[in-house]
Amino acid sequence: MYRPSEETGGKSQCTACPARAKAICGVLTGDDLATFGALGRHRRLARGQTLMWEGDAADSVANVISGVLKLATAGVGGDEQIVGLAWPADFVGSPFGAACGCSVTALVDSEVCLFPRATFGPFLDDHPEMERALVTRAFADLDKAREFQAMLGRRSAGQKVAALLLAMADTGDVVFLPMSRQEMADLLGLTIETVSRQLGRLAGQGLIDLPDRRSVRLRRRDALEAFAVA
Amino acid sequence: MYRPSEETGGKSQCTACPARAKAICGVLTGDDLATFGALGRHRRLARGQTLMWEGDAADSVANVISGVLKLATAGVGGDEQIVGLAWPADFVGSPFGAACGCSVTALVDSEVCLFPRATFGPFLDDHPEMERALVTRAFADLDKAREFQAMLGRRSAGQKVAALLLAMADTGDVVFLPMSRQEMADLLGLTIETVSRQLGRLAGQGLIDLPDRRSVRLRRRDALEAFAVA
DNA sequence: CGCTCCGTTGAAGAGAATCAATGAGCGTGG
DNA sequence: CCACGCTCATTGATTCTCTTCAACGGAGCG
Repeated sequence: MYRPSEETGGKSQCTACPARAKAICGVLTGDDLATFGALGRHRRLARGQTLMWEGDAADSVANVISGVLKLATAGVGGDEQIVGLAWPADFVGSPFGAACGCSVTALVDSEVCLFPRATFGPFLDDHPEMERALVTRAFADLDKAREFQAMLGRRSAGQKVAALLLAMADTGDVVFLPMSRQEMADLLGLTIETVSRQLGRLAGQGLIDLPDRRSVRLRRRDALEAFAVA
Repeated sequence: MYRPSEETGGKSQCTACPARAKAICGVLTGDDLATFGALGRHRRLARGQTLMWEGDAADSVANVISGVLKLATAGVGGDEQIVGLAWPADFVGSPFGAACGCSVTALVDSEVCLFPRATFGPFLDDHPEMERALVTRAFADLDKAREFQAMLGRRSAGQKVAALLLAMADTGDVVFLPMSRQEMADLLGLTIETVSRQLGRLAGQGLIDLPDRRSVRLRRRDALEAFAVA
């Protein structure tokens, strides 16, 4: 399904997909992979574009290929609560059962592989190894969600901000932020002003640099980790 | 596996299990059900007893038959963060993948059906309908966890307490609380004093009664719901 | 009766939200 | 090229909620 250069036609390029190794389709090979790829549709999402809407009939599922998506629910006052992020190789949507409980929106320009439930389910019927991969991933996601929830409970604003930075940091020192301050606030349950102040405070203490609005440089990662948990 | 009267021996009593209709084993019938039941062990848990420990090798999974369990992680300062509850027919533990990220402890006297991974996985291999049920439940649980997370973000202490009461209320008016004030606080990310004060405030406004420490009577459920979301 | 555990209540303080203003980056258009 | 408007982020002053620290009360139990 991966088509980096072309939106249309041709044979499946799943074998070249950079997300495949860690995605649920990573368990497929050869013909199975080709068959599966043919069921899906590669789709590019511009930043801010929504893939699924909260409350809509959940008629499709997707694998994230590149970019970052947010899972969010809207409160009564128009306020948004972000309940999770989806990174490359992550699976979004529910293949069976009830409607999607949250909307899925691209935080940055992203690519996904979109599958209709109508063909995804039957494919699983014939490919138990992939259903197994899906079970494993679902439980891993559940664990991650709970870990995040634990991070949010009874921690100071500064600790939440620090933990979020660390959660988005891979091995490198410079973290690109896939979200605005407002979205960081919506994710952490804080206000935009508090997020800004805490970032400023961390920078003032020399733990981080803020080269521009969309990136953070971790100057003292160990100290940041200590601050996040203590 | 259900043995309400006897701890030991005899033939499986799964057919009489009150949780079966909604549990993942509900998709099994006849011989399959008997085979599955023979894999598991019925276990009673006294209030406070822990079924699985955080960080331990996740060598087993369980279905809840009766009672309520808490899923919790311990912070650095010995403080506990409860990240979820497991009610009858709920599934706890992860069948594959990494170790359990949180400990599972009985809030009240409970019964579970415990299955070793070593036999649970192979059984799933032969029973795709049950694996399907497991997938469906895992995604439903994920949705519930995110819904709860949304409830915790950017809501006042009063709203959190009200929402928790409503979440534990079934159709009846009187809600039995399966947890102490401390545990309510650990679940909501508040302090025990704040929980107590908010309950008192709700009672003072005539929305609830507090007949004793372990129960709440919903006097004006509609008003309570309005208060919880607004 | 005295003990402990749990819950409630009170007073003080800290932390985050709120309200309000300023500043930086960016695209548009003059 | 620079002025303008717009969005997003930062900063300040104030308010308010929740926490913290502390004392008290009631239920269960030896």
